[in-house]
Amino acid sequence: MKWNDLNTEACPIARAMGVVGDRWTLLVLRNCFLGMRRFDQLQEDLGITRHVLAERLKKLEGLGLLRREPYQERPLRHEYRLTRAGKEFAPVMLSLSAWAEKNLPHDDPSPACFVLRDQGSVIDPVLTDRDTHQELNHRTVRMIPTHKLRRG
Amino acid sequence: MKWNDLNTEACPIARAMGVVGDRWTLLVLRNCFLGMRRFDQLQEDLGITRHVLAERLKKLEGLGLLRREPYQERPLRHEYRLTRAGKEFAPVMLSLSAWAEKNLPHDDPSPACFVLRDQGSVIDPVLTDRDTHQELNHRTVRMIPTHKLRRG
DNA sequence: ATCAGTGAGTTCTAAAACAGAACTTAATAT
DNA sequence: ATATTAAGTTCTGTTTTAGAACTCACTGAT
Repeated sequence: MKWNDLNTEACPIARAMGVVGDRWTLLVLRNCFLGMRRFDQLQEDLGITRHVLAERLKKLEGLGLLRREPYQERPLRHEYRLTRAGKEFAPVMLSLSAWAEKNLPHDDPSPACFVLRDQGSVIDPVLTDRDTHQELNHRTVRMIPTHKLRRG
Repeated sequence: MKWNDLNTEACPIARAMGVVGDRWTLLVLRNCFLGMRRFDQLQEDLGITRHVLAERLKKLEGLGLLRREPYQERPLRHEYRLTRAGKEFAPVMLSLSAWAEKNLPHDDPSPACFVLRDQGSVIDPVLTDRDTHQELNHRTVRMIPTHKLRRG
C-alpha cells in the first residue's frame, strides 16, 4: 500500500486516510468551515509553512473538497472554497471533535464549536441508523469483512 | 503549533489531528475494530514497516485508545486491545467511512463494513442532535468561534 | 545440547516529507 | 522610483518514513 495512491484503495477508510492522514489537512479544513478562504489568512492562523499549505490546498482541490476561485482580477487572485464534498465532511468533523472533547480532555474550553444554524444552540451529536433510529456506538455496531455479511 | 504537543491544544480538532493526522494510525485502528490484536498480524496485513507500527502502537497506547495486555507468559507476549476511548472512536470511523464511500468513489465494493450487532444488517449512518433530533449536516450546522456563541 | 522457529520488537541506511526563511511575480498606492 | 500586497516557489537543514536485517527470550523437534 503506497501513500501516493491511497485513493485507489478499495477500503473507504484507507481512502479517507489519504485525506486526513497527514499533518495539517484536518486543520485547513477546520478553518475552511470557520469561513477562511485566503492563502495568507490560513497560513498566518495555522502557522503552517507556505510550502506545505500550498501543497495541501492542491491536494484538497485534487480530491474535490476545495475549489479554487478567482475573487479579483488585476492582479488575478484566487481563494479556496468548500465544495459539496467538502461541506459534506461536516458530520465527520463534528464526530471527531465530539470524540476528542470527551476522550482527549483539556482544561480550557474549545475555541470553536458547532451550533444549529436555526436555533444557534450548541449541538450534542449522536450517530443513528437511518432505518431503525438506533444509536450507533461500539455496543450496537460491529465491523466485519464484507464477505462475512449475512444475506449479502 | 508543534506536532509533538498537539495534545495540549485547546481545539479538539487539533488534538484529534494528533491521533489520526499521520500515516497508518487510522488503519491500525480499523484493524483493531476488525479484531486484530497482534503485532505480526497487524504488520503483515497492513504492510507497514515494523518500526513505524511499533511507534504507532506506543502512541495509541499513550493516548489511551489501546492497551497492551499479556496474553501468555514464557515467553511473555503482549497484544493490543481497544480501550473504552478506542471503542468510542467507532462512530467517527463510521462517519468517515460513509463520507469516503460517497465522496471518494471507487469501483470495487468496500472489503469491510459496519453492521448492527443485533440484526446483522448494514448501517446507513445519520448524525443527529440528541435534543432536537434534527439531522446534522452542512445545511443545519454552522461552526463558529466559541466567543461568538449567543447566550453563553 | 543443539538447532530451527516464533513473536515482538530494535537498529540500520536511504528516501521522502517538513520547517523556516528568503525569493518571485504582477499589480496597486505613494 | 519605491514600498506594499497576495499568492505562491525555492532553498537548506531537520525529522519521518521505507525497507531490510538483526536481537531476544523462549519452545519444540532432532
